[in-house]
Amino acid sequence: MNKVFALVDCNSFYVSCERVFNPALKNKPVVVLSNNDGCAISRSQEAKDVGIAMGAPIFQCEELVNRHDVRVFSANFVLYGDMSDRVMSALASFTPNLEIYSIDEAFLSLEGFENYGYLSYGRKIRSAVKERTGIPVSVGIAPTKTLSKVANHIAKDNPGMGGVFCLIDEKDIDRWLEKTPVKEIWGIGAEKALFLNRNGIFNALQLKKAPDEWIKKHLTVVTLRTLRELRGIPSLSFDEPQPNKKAIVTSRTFGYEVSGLGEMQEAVSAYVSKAAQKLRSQNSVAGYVQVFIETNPFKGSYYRNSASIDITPPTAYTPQLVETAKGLLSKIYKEGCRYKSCGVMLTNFSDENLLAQDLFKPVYTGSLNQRLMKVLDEYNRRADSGQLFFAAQGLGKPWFMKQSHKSKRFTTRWDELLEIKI
DNA sequence: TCTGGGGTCCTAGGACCC
DNA sequence: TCTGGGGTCCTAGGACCC
Repeated sequence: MNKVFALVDCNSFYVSCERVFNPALKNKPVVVLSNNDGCAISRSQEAKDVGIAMGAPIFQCEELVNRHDVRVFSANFVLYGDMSDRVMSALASFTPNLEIYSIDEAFLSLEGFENYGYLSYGRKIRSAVKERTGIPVSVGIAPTKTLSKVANHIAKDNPGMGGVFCLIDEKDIDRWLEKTPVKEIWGIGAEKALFLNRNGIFNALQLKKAPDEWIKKHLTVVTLRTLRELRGIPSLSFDEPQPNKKAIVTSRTFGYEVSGLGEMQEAVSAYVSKAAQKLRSQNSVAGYVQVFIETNPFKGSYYRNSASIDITPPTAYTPQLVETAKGLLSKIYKEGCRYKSCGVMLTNFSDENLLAQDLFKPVYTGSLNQRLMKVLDEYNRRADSGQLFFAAQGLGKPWFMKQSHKSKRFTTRWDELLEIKI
């Protein structure tokens, strides 16, 4: 049986989430900003039309914002994460195999669904998601994941198609690939696109026909897989359920520049605690910690450094990870620098239940420490916003990010429910 | 005066993604 | 004044070994 994939992608996802709870935003230009109210990371069609670029620093768009009355929101990831869960569970009812690819995208295996008619099945998916969550999506259907991405783009770019496009017929595929610039193909970034252009390859059809050996020599096996996918041969794995993360990174730009070691220690402690919580939520322990700090890259005398260390035996115990991270910070902290951001990476994971005993050191699994962490996580899960935390994270948090246009957490907090005034 | 070749493992960093 | 954050995978090159 031939493989068939549907890629479902939420349109302007963060903006759409804001619109669900604030219908007055309909047909208005709306943008959602990155943390610290920095760049535009989600834009409504109207905002794109008035010229706000993806990733544009919002302070450079002030004139456009005022002139067109653009509605601006701080990122509200608690809300978006919850809305994403709802979209994904709606999608799960349409396939036995769902691969959640990102917060706003998922692949559905439609193998064996031929009799439903792919196009009408795609339309059914689209209207069900809209009805159950209020989020508009686009659906692209094709024999490989890469081609389903192409089909999804086509559905988005052609409003007349009603948000769903099916790319199955061989001749049809080639006709559309010819119209698709290489830069738009999934897996071809700026660097590779430039190289291909310099060698006379401008559209996806030309890439599809390029010789394997030449591609492998100059662009590695990654692009070779893309090539096969364009030819209709599935060459990317389809994983579900989601495997555990192999690395967890928590990093933030500060709301204000930070110089003091004390404040840097608090920030590092807060981020490593956050990372440890994610670590425990997938029942892993970490065998490696890295801490990195940097000053403002847009100002003179830039300083960036990182330090790392192995942890044996691996652990998920927050106090130990905090101590380790603080030790690493002291190695790279330089007096007199004005730091703009810092971060923590945990990696080299093992399953907490498969942890080997260590002859000389206490092991996390089965310890009192592990039980303490379970209690902490359970409490914070119910309380939703981390009311229980370690003193090392600090109380004042003057470095905490700026968010001056944040909407409410409508779906996860009783005290922030949507109010309807009649 | 001479200094191979091949394998493995690890890390840093690049490219790409959303 | 103000420029995001969190991932994956791959490659090159060094260290080490025989």
